[in-house]
Amino acid sequence: MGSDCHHADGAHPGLSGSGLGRALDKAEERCAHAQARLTPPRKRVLELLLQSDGPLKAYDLIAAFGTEGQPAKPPTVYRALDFLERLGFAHRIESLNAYVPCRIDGASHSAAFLICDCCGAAAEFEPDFGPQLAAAERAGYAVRAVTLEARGLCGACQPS
Amino acid sequence: MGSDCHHADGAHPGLSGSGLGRALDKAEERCAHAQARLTPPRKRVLELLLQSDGPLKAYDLIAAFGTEGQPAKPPTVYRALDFLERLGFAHRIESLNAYVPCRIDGASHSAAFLICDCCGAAAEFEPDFGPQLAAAERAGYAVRAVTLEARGLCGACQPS
DNA sequence: TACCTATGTGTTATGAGATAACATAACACT
DNA sequence: AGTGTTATGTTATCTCATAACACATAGGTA
Repeated sequence: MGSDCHHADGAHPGLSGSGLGRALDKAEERCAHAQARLTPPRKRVLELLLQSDGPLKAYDLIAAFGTEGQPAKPPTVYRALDFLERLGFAHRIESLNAYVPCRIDGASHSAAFLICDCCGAAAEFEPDFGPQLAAAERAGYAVRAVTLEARGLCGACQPS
Repeated sequence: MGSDCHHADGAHPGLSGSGLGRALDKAEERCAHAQARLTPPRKRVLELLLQSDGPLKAYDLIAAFGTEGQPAKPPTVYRALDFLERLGFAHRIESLNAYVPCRIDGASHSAAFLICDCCGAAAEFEPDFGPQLAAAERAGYAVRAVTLEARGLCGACQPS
């Protein structure tokens, strides 16, 4: 994980064991409904994201991909990430060049994050884009997806 | 400019002549107040951003930097961009890896954009981050800066 | 003035992040 | 089986960004 500081990072602990299994099963199911295939490389990348305590870089995924230490080739992972984003299973955090599994039910292409500049945690929260969507409508834009990234310090990393 | 489509891009036309001069003078003034120096490379990068009709990539700036065609070295431009962002004269659009001059008075580190996936226009709008800041507070985060990027189609690029 | 320290610049080299292009394989429908 | 579509494997390369170090300039202080 990307911990640059001494503080704890309790934002989104990684899954393991049966929690992980359940999450993957749920993804399989959602894929079936969407006529999409959760193929082995896609499932592997999703598994790595779900296991992680924090955002993962693409090259972290590439390095961790093989179960016996062999890395993946970059396109393998980037294509899996494209798929997972398309289906709403993962999000890219632009300001970090990193990826997280989606924590909010009901897959959408919009997402909002609170990112701690100290410990690197990225907490996804339920986006309420009301005012921004209203502004977009006024400007005549047809919005397809919105991402919001708030940088700052999480509770554990604040000086006080 | 990054126009990938046949549609017009009227979002933020570039400055030239006296409009450009006024904008640069205003930046000088704001720098003086902030005990910061608008040195030649910084001013040149700001000028290029202001002249452009749309977002510019770092390497576009590098290529256009010299007045007789000689490119700049990458660190020259990246350092100028850091400075301009720090002072609120420019924003980085993460989902485009590109930069725009700030269009909203009262420099802040927060910004919101409507980005057209067809013509590449990026319209900055006044951010109203009320609900998101409330959510952050509830979660115990101390927010320093927020960026929002809404992807979609601008008025001119919509099929209808 | 002469010095010192902050800050800014020039330069080389390299690291990180992402994709193009093409060949091959697996599925799914007739 | 035959055919179109979707996914994967592989090589090479492209784009984006920064580290590290030497040098220069601005502004304060004795």
